[in-house]
Amino acid sequence: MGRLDRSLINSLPLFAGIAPADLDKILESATSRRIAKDGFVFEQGGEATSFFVLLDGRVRVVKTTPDGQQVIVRYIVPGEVLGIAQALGRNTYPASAIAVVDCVVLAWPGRQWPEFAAAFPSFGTNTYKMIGQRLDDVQTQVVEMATEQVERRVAHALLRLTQQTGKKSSEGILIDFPISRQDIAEMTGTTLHTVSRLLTAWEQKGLVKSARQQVTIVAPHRLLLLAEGRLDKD
Amino acid sequence: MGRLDRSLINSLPLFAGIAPADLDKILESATSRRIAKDGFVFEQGGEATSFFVLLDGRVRVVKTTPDGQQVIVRYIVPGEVLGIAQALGRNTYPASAIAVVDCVVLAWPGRQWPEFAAAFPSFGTNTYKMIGQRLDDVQTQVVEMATEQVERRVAHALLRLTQQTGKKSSEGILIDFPISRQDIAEMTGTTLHTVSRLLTAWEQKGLVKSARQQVTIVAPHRLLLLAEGRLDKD
DNA sequence: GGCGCACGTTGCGAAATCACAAACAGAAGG
DNA sequence: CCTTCTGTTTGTGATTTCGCAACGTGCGCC
Repeated sequence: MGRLDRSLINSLPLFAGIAPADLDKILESATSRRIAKDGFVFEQGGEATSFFVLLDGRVRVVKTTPDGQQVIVRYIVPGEVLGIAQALGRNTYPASAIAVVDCVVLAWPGRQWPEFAAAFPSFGTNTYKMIGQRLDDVQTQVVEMATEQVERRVAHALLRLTQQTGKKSSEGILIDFPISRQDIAEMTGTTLHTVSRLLTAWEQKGLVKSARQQVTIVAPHRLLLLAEGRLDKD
Repeated sequence: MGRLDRSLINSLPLFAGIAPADLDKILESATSRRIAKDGFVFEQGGEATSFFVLLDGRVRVVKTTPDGQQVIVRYIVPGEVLGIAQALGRNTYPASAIAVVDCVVLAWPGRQWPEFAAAFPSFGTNTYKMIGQRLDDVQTQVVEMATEQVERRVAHALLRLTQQTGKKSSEGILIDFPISRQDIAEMTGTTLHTVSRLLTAWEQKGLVKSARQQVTIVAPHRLLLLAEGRLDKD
């Protein structure tokens, strides 16, 4: 791989507890790759040839149903792994990963996974912990979808995004990448129409501020109350 | 642990590729435990002291929301691991596991996980593959909940159950443990009322046959068509 | 600087699903 | 054999959410 910001890499939880010498070896076998906005990191159903770490940018992980409907499974932020299908015994990618903005990823041949995990136990353990966290997240999402109605689901989704990628701005916390009503709908299992209505309603109550491909949470605490269903109506 | 059916254990995919001597060591440090129907294997929020393999019976994994609603995350059948929170870096159980019928489990101290995975790599790998499969399952479930309406979700849930635990009977494929309308509702994010209506409708069309705590799929193929949304209405 | 287009908003009727309520049925236990 | 309890069925009206359609609007390209 080429020259990279080592201090950035060193600080990632994923690489915590790995001896510098080992880390060097790990990085040596990686390829750095640049993905332009809207480009694919990998595609659903494609052979799982590599696994990745996102170094810069934002990636959207999307599952498409046989009849063409799309669901956004999660957003990936720098420092997270993606495409770890191989590590989990699968040989095709179960979803597509799309660059939301220009991105930089590190890529390793998927076949190397077993050697990797054996040679650098911390790396393996760290990754599995991340998977564990992810499994938990997804299960929580199932519970949400099963028990909450749309308004609360959308509120939760926005709050999660602010946690992941929130950036303080003068008006509140900005979700730090372009996101459309359609995207939010695909995260929460609803339609862009319903999302649009919710956002305008919330804007009138001073909870959020939204524009084209952009959402700012103005009153996170009140939005949380709403998400938890403990906010008095209108 | 006491005397156990070794041939059963040997045949589990979880223990595939493990040298007999190693398997002995693994089993030596396990405790066999019997859980009566409706008893807990572990409880949500409790300290994750052990991880388990189900040897006999059926276990329901349930997540309870702060406001008391329950969601059935999955059913566990013999040979599967459960409570692997520790292996994934968590120290409390994220859900409860309840014996649906009388069960037998093997239990290991959760603290042993790291040694285990290191000493018996196949065991670790097998487990992680199972986790991978599970992550995939849950994500598929999210997609279903996001894109399908109740009728198809319930159909899918029943079909999954028949795959996992289906038992041929004279009238079709029987789901091989007691399951109520309420249970099915909690698997699919709907109400027992809606499930009840669906089952009676399907029974009239000759797709299923149901009784108290019991469902038999009479025409799996047609139910699959319905689940896929490719069955003509009425 | 104007035009086209992708994204967003909004109104309205339709459909799915829930919520509440009442009645029923079969199993278990005394 | 009767009683009780749990699980189930079913009706009705209320809500939520969708689907469609029309209409805005700001961004970026030519």
